Amino acid sequence: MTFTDAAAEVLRLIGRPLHYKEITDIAIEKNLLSHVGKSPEVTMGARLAATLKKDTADNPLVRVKPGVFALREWDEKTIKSGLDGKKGKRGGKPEAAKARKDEEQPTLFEAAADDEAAEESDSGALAAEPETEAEAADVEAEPAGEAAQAAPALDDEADDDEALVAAPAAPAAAGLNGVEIPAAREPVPPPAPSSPRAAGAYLDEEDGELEDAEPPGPDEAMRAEAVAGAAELFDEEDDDDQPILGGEDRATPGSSGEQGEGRRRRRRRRRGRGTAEASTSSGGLPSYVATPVFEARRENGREPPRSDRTERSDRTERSDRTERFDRPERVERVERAEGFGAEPVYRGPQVIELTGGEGHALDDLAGRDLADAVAGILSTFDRNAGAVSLRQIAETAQRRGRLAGDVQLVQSQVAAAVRADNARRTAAGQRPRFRFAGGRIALTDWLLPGDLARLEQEALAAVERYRDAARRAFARKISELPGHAFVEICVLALERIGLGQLRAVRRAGAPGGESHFSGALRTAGDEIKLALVIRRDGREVGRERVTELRGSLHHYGPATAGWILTAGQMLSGAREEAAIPGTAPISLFDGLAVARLCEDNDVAVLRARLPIAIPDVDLLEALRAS
DNA sequence: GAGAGTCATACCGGCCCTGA
DNA sequence: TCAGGGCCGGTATGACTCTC
Repeated sequence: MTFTDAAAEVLRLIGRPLHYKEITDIAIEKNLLSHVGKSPEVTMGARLAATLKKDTADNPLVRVKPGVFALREWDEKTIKSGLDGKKGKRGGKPEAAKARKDEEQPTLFEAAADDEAAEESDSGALAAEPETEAEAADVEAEPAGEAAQAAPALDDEADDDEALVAAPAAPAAAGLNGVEIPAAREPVPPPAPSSPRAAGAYLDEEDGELEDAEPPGPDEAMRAEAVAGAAELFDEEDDDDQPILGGEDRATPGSSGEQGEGRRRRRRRRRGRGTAEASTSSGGLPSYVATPVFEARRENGREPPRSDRTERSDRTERSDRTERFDRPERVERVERAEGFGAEPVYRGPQVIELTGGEGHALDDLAGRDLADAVAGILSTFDRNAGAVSLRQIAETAQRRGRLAGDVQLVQSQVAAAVRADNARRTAAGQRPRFRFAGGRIALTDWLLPGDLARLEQEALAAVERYRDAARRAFARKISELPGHAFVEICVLALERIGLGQLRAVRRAGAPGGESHFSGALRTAGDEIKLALVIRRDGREVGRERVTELRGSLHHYGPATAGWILTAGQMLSGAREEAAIPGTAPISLFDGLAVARLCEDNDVAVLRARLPIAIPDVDLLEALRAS
């Protein structure tokens, strides 16, 4: 079905004027579009605008407001009632720019979710099951009921308004960080017991599904929308006496997230995305779940720190990283693929600054970072002068103000770190970086012919490009999977990283196209309860989806942190929201992050190796000296 | 050639920062 | 305190490409 036809069909189903983005959402949800491109909303808007411009007699659509379309056949009363209904509900936002927000309204999420759930159930996917038997009836509801089902704005944008209603105006849980999963280990206030009213609302919500089984008339459909709005998930939260988790101080009166004004003040995006908080707070969880997923790495020139990542993924990740930074003497890394997911470009030999982070002293470093720093120092020496003594290394660091402690002690630390680094790289099938010669250290690069080192560098750069391209291709493939298959892939990868106790969570009122799970991430001596939202439809995730999950963690066990996975993209708003400190941690996996997660855990990927024989310069040097 | 889909871009309004 | 400027998201539209 074409965009225009689909729009007309959606409007017939809904029975009221809709913004073209809502039309798009529903058309996608109902699988009306024969072709869904990269930005179906834009295309829908473009096509509808073009159709209207022609203004032919067979054009079934008319524009009633900027971006809002209705059926030509509708009378003025129908259109007006459809528009008025929203105004009354939302308190009247500015029209043009906020048209979309105006159109968004909480609707019968559960109805649409039921369709999806039933679908997933049929396909055998590990997904949420329909909540009640009545849901089956929902699917077979009459057109009016179908309209009510289709009504939900199923995307994250619709969530925007949910969050407006929902964001509790209460202090956030102290000590929690928007991106720092380990923060979830902080004492977290237990879920507040819902007020009787809230409990009632919840019951009503479920009961409502039974009511939905009855084919409503047009008036009922309108009422159903209102009821849906009232019984919407977040309204329950509103009724809660206390914030469950992640209460946002933004919601305090006067703040930008203020509610009750009837419209939301747009939050200004900070210049330079990826705040320090975001980048430094991935803490005890895999770095790829840090939010923004790849942003932090790009912003900071290195990956966020991690502590207890699983050994397997750590090894793989580390391998990447060593390849990235282990050649400090090289001038400049080949420009990597631009755009999202691009790796940091290494410039120049200042490895200490890179690896040492914020001006760490040499003796503050340990392990790989110390080895990186040593490699950086060595790279500044003349290779023709031969190996460098440990004392020279320590003194160089001291001259540069990079040494705080005892020189003697640093020498032993350096020796240990360098030996460990060699062992690490050897175990990883890589060429050792250092060689010892009579208590002195040299870079193995120094013994390689210049062209060989250069070729190796080029090969590494090519491998990096290949890895990037493969990952993007993998991400594309993942995005093409049917929803249930995407869920399976995600679940498999999550299990591989130690996520256990996975249970499908039935969320009445949750947006369609999603699967919800609770789980427990086992880390060293600890267990983090997680709420998982997997978008089966591969759509982008917006700010309010993050807010919604943060506000509903108590539905998941309760969970202390949330993860959102999609084959699509994470909008900047979602990243910002997830990065807000002092709130329950929500981690975001976009398509590339999911691909990386799978990669790191050998899910749906094959490992390829390119064996290359290189001279064992250490042995050859020893033989030569004998 | 017409219709449809996609992309790029200009325009506009809102928000926030900064300086007077 | 307020106006100006910059940034950003949303929207509309033209241009290009592809298919029939």
